[in-house]
Amino acid sequence: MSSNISTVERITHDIRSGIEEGRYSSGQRLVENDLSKSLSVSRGPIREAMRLLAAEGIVNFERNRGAAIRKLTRREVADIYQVRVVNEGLAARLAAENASIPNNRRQLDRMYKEVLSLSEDLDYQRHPKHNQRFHRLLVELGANEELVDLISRLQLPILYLQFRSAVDLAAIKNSLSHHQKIITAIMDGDATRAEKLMRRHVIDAQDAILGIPDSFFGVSPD
Amino acid sequence: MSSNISTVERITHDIRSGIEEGRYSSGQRLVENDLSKSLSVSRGPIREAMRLLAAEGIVNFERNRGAAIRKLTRREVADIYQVRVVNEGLAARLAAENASIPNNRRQLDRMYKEVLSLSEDLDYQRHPKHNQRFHRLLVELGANEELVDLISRLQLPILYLQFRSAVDLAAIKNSLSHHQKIITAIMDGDATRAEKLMRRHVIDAQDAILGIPDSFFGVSPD
DNA sequence: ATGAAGATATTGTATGACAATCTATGACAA
DNA sequence: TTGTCATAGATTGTCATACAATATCTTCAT
Repeated sequence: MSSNISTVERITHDIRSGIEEGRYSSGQRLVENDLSKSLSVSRGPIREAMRLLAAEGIVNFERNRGAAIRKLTRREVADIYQVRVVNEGLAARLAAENASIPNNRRQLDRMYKEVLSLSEDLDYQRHPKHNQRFHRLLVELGANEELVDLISRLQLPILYLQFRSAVDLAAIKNSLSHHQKIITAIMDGDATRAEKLMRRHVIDAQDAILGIPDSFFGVSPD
Repeated sequence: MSSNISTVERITHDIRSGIEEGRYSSGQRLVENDLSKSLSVSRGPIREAMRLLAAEGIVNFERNRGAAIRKLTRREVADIYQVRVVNEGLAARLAAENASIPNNRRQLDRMYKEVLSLSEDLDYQRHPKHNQRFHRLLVELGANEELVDLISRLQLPILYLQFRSAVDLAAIKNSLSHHQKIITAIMDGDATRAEKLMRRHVIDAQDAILGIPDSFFGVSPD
């Protein structure tokens, strides 16, 4: 049987999409035997997949305790956003520097239309995916492979999982208007402005998310 | 037998220190069976360790080809440094913001003396370790766990491995004088200046390393 | 030298095993 | 009732072995 995707990839994919679809909850333990049965694979690849997901910051992997979906503390969220500020800022700068490439323009244009269309018709469901596409597009236009990896580590789907029910429409509207301005700056090739706007955008998101009540956050293991 | 470090940790430690000690060469393949014999462990933990090291950017892990010590292309080096600029910059900024904490001052003081002492007596051997300690200290003073992880991913020991023989004394001298100035700015609590100096320092290092001949770099797999 | 065919090496994954460690349960004492 | 302890059961960490799929090397004919 030669599928062109490995067992480990299947497992990590299942977990990741499971998180997006809400099949896994924040903090939930991932017992090797259970996964082994439900995915019909042996424990070896499962453990490899857990190491991988742990490296991506999606699961916690503790000695003799195995893996669990990561539950972020307030502190961790703050730290992650602090780092995102400079890295997303860099991504926006690089995207602006590459904005004259025809194919990039085309993609920016398409994204711009997506933003407009979503602004017309605000939607809890579609925003997370859009947000992910938006940030992903920019960092890819930056054409720095290292930065792509790094940001995907910071742009955690578990954030959406953990805080899904605490987001309001006003925040979404605000976010979309930022996206619009950022794309404009990038298409103008104004790197400095793009970076500045992006930094502010991330800081804004940070403020919003840190305003969420304690009950949504994990507690640090003392 | 209950050692308090796991087999996977033993393996990753062995590889990492092996790289620093030159026991592994850039590009070298890591055959599971060989490691299994030489370390007296089974293949399971070895594969887990390889996943871990791959996530850290230390080895390449390709489907059906296994793991090999990563050999950086010129492009990858450039990308890594581009990302380091903003992240090390942030680290320096945060370190400066925390500079008034007594324990931090003490550590900065000690590092300052280390820099002075090494400047007296330039040394190819000791510089890489010092450099690592210097950057590590700063990012730790920043007290952002996420940033610590991320920078340790960028501050690759494989860089030293790959380019060891191409570094000259002038570069070391230059680097040390930067370190000195950066520490001063941090101890002054001047976050903006610390960040700016650090950025310049990283860019300098980038220029130095990108000036190295092609033969030291890996080639991209086309 | 070149390319195809076969031989060998290596990876990817499965099964089954067992000791070490963690966790839940229920009994017992305060 | 609440806290603590022992114990049984669940789970992880690692081993050994096996074998098909894939990659790499060798050999031989052209």
